Amino acid sequence: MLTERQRLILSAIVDDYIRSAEPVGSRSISKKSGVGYSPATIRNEMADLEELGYLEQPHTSAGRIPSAKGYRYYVDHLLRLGEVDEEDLRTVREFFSRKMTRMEQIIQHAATILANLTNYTSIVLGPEVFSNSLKAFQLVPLNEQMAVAIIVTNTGHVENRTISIPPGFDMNEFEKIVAILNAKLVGVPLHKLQTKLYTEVSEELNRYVNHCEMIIDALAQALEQRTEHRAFTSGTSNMLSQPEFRDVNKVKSILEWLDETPALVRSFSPKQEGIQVRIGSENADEALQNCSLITATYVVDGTTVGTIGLLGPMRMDYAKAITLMDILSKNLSVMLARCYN
Amino acid sequence: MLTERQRLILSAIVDDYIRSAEPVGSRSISKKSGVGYSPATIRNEMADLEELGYLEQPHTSAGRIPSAKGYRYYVDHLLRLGEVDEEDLRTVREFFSRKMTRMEQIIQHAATILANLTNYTSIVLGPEVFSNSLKAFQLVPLNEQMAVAIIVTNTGHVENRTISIPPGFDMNEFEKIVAILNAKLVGVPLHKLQTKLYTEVSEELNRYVNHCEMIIDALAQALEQRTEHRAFTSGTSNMLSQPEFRDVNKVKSILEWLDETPALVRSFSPKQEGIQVRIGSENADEALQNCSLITATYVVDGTTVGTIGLLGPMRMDYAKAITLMDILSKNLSVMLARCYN
DNA sequence: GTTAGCACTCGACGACCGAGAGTGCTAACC
DNA sequence: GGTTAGCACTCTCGGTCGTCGAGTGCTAAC
Repeated sequence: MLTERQRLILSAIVDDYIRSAEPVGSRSISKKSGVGYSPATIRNEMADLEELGYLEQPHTSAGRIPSAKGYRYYVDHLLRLGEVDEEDLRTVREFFSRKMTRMEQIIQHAATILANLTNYTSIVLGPEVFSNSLKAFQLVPLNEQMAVAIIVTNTGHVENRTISIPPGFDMNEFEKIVAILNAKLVGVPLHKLQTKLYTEVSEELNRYVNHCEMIIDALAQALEQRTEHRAFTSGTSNMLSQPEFRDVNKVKSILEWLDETPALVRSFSPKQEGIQVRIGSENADEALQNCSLITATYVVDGTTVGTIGLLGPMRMDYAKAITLMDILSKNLSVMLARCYN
Repeated sequence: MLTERQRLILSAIVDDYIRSAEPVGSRSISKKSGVGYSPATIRNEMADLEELGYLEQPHTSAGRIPSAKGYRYYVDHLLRLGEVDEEDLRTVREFFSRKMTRMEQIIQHAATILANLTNYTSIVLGPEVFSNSLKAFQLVPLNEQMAVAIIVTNTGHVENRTISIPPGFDMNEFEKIVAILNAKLVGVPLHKLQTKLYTEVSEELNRYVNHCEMIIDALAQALEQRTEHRAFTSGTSNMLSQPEFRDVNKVKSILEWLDETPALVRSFSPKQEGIQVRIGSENADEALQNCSLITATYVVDGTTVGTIGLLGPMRMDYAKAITLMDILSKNLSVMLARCYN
C-alpha cells in the first residue's frame, strides 16, 4: 500500500512523463505547485517507489520513468477523468450531429476522429455480424451463371455473396426460393443458418423447386466463409510522432501488427463490455510490449457488435484517451440505435 | 540519345543500386561480367551521364546513383520484363485457384499478395461503382422508422443505405415502390439515378403510392452520398524496411499520405488503362517525391472498375513489380469476369 | 579511344573530452 | 524521526579531431 505522499509523487511523475517523454528528476517534481518537499525527500521516495516496482531508471543519474506497474497503478487509482477539452467536445458533437447512412462509414469516421483528437492510432473491428439474426434474404441473378445472395441482419447490416447457378436452372424459381427461405429463416441467428438450411429448409424447398440442391449447397458454402473480421485503422502515422518510436525498428513490428487483421482480432477478442486498458506486457502480443491498448465496445440492438481500440505508447495520455473513448463509444451506440433499431 | 555503352552502364548502375541501395562506383561496374571496360572508362561515361542528368552524386568521392530521369530512361528503354520467380508464380496461381465469393475480398487478397511478394506497399482503390448501372433494387424495412435500401449493380456489387421512413407510411406500399423502381430504373447508370428518380419515377410513383415524396427524397439523399472511394492498403510496414526510409521523418509523410483516402484517390484518379509508372517528382503529391508508384487497372464487364497500386522507393525493382502487377491485374480481370459476368 | 597511376575529397567511425543533469549518501537541522 | 543541504559520483550527450577507405578527376602513357 502506498502512502499518500508516494501516490502524490507517482502521480506527478507519470503526469510529467506523459507530457515530456523524458525521465523525470527529483528537482522538477519538487518545484511543482502542490508538492511541498525538497528534491532530497523526493529522491528518497523515488528510491522506495523504484524498489516497489512502480518506477524505473533508464540509467544511473537519469531521472525516473514509470514502469508498466506504475502506469497500472496510475490508471487504477490516480487517474482523474472527466475533463475534456472544449474544442474536442465540439468536434465530437459536430460529428454526431452529421447525417450518415452507412453503418461502416459512421464507425470508421468515429475512429478517424478519435485518432485525430488523441494523436494515437485507432483501430475498429467489426461490425461483428455473426451473432446477428436474419432480417431478410434476397437473390439477384446477374446472368445465366451467377447470382448475388443478399442477407440483411437485424442490425441493418447487409452482407452479400456471389453464388453460381447450376446450368439448366429455371430463373423463375428464384422467387419461390426467396419466399421459402424468408418464411423459414427470418429471425434465425446467422451462425445457425447453415445447419437450418439443410435440416429445415432443404426438404420444403425440394418439394416446390427442382434442382435446388445445388443452390442450397452454394448458399451453404457461401455462408461457410463467415465474414472474416474487418479491421480498419486510422492514424497509423501518429505512431511515428511518438518520441519513443523515433527508431524505425521499434515501430516496425507495431505496424506489422496493425497490418495483420488476424493479429488484431486475436488481441481484441476477449470482448468484455466497456472500456478496458491493457498496458505494455499485459498485451499478449510481442509487438505491443511497449504500447498500451485501450478498447471499448459499442452496442446495437442489445448485442455488442464491435470494438473500437486506441493504440499508443505506454506513456499515453490515459485520462484524455479514456474519457474520449467513453464519450465516443456511448454516442456511437446511441447513434447506431437511432439508425438501426 | 545515349550510346550503346552508356545504356549498358546506366543499366548496370540502376540494377546495382536497386539491389544494394548504395552509390555505385566505377570499379564495381567494371568488374561485372559483360562489361569489358576499365574503371577509368566507366568513370568518363559516368561523368557524361551525370552531365546529361541521368545520374547523381550524393557527394564528391561517392559513387553515382540514378536520378529520377535515370530511372525513367531505365523503365522506358532498358527494362527487361518477363522473368518471374517460379515460387512467386506458384503463389499467384494458388491464389487464383482459390474460391472466393466476395469481390472486395478477392481484390484485397490480391493486394496483400502483391505486397508480400514485392516487399513494397500495395494500395487498392475501388471497386468504383459509380459508373455501373443498376441491376436490381430492393427495400428492406428494419422497423417502423428505418429501412435499408439495397442496390445491386451490373458488376455484382452491392451497395446499401439506411433511410428513414416517414411516419404513418404504409409498409405494404414497399412492394409497389420496389416494383416500380425496378421497372423504371434497371439499366440506368448509378450517377443518373438521382435525376431519374425525380424526372421519371416520381410522377409514376405518386400515382400509385401515397406519401411517397418523402421516400423519394430519402432515396435521393442517400444516393447523394456517392460512396466515397474505399482504399485498402497492405504492407505498410514494408516501407520501413527500405534503407532510404530508415529515418522516421522520411516515412512519416508517406504513411500520412497512405492514411488519407482522399489523397490516394487524387493521386490515382487519372485512370489510364493498363500499367503506369510514376517516378519521384512525377507524382504530384509532395509526400511521394522520393517514391515510385506503379498503378494498374482491372476491368469487369468492359468498364474499368478499380485501380491497384504499388508504392515503393524510387529504387524499386521495376522489372519484378511491373511483371507481377501485369500478371495480377490480368488474372484479376479474368477472375472477376468469371464471377460477375 | 582506352587505361594505369596518383593526388585529392569527403563521409563514416571511433576516441576523447567537457558540460550538464541527476543521483545516493552523509551529516546537519527542526 | 522526518526533512533538507551539500557534495562526490555516474552517466549521457554533443562536439572535436584524426584515421581509414572508397571513389573520383585528371594527366600521361599506351
